[in-house]
Amino acid sequence: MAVSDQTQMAVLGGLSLAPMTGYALREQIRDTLGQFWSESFGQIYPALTLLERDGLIERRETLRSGSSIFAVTPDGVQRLRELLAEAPAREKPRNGLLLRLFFGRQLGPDACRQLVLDARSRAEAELAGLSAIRAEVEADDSADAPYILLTVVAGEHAARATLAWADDALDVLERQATATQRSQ
Amino acid sequence: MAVSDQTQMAVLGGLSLAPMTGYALREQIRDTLGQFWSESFGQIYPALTLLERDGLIERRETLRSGSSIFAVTPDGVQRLRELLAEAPAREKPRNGLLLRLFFGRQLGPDACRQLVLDARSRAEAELAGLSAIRAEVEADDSADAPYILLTVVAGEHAARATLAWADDALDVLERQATATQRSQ
DNA sequence: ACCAGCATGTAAAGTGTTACATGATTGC
DNA sequence: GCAATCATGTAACACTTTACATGCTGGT
Repeated sequence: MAVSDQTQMAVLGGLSLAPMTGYALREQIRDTLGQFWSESFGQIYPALTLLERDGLIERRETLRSGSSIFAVTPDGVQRLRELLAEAPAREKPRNGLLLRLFFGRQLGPDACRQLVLDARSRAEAELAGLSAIRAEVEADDSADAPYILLTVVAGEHAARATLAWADDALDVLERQATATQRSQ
Repeated sequence: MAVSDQTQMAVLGGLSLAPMTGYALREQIRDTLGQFWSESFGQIYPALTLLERDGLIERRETLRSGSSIFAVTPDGVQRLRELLAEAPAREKPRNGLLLRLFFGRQLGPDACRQLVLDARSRAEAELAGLSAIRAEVEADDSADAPYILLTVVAGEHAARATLAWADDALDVLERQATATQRSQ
């Protein structure tokens, strides 16, 4: 089957917030965890099968035939806590933007400038989206809300850092462009 | 063989800065690109074989038997430019720290606090390391240096954002801990 | 009757890491 | 001679994504 611990953690964690169908879980992961986590479609269903077989989640019938709601069992909560307590695996980064800028000499200043501008726009949109989510989370007085707030704030800091970097980067590229012109 | 475009880009790019052995290339990628890129051992050699077969790099003999220096050919430079011009694939994030904090209620405030403190330490060490690298890059007047500087500055902004976030997060956790105590 | 969206699942292909195997060279 | 490091490569495994296949339900 081969379902990683990381996927099990995300699935158990998602279901620990509220029982739901696999389909809904997938949307939850995409929409709510999307800023810092991804789980592909083809991972979620095998993970649900495996977790159910091990008694960590249970399937509850719905009115609608062919669909079921999954809920975490007490054993599942125990397992989730064990998984969360493991040290986070240090992630291997793959930032396509920075790789391109690193070899930017081959790409040229104009294309680099465009890459930075695109990244800046994305960060701006992200920041706007996050402030809306922040308001929601701050209004929510559930026990999970303070922890969720931590991740929202992390996203905001990261997005603001990207904006500040983009402005610095555009300055560097500007100077680079004029220096190259002058030396020609 | 199955060597992705991304790996080809990193390998061609690395060799475009200076011709070197596969072994040296691996160290370059780990030490220089390590902040934002990773390439495993078992990817680099197959990539070199493939790129040589396609005439994008060439193998030059060294004094030492059994080792060779790889250099990018004109075709290889062309290919590198094509690869760099492709839009960066949007990366699928997997931030184990934020995932754990999101489900932090199951983990408890103390363990969360420790996770944040660890992240803060790592960011501090990173920032110190980057300021040394920054000095090196600023002293270097090669044509690649201004572009490399962009990536160093990106690392600095990201590290400072992590520090600022960690301080915010510790505040939130503090308030959370006292609120929990009071309600018991 | 039909379409859009909900829901579940599998198979194949692609991607990436780890562990292993091998040998050369340099300094002690 | 021996250990550390440089150097190259492969094979097995682990992980992920993508595309496909299937059926239900509610609204028009």
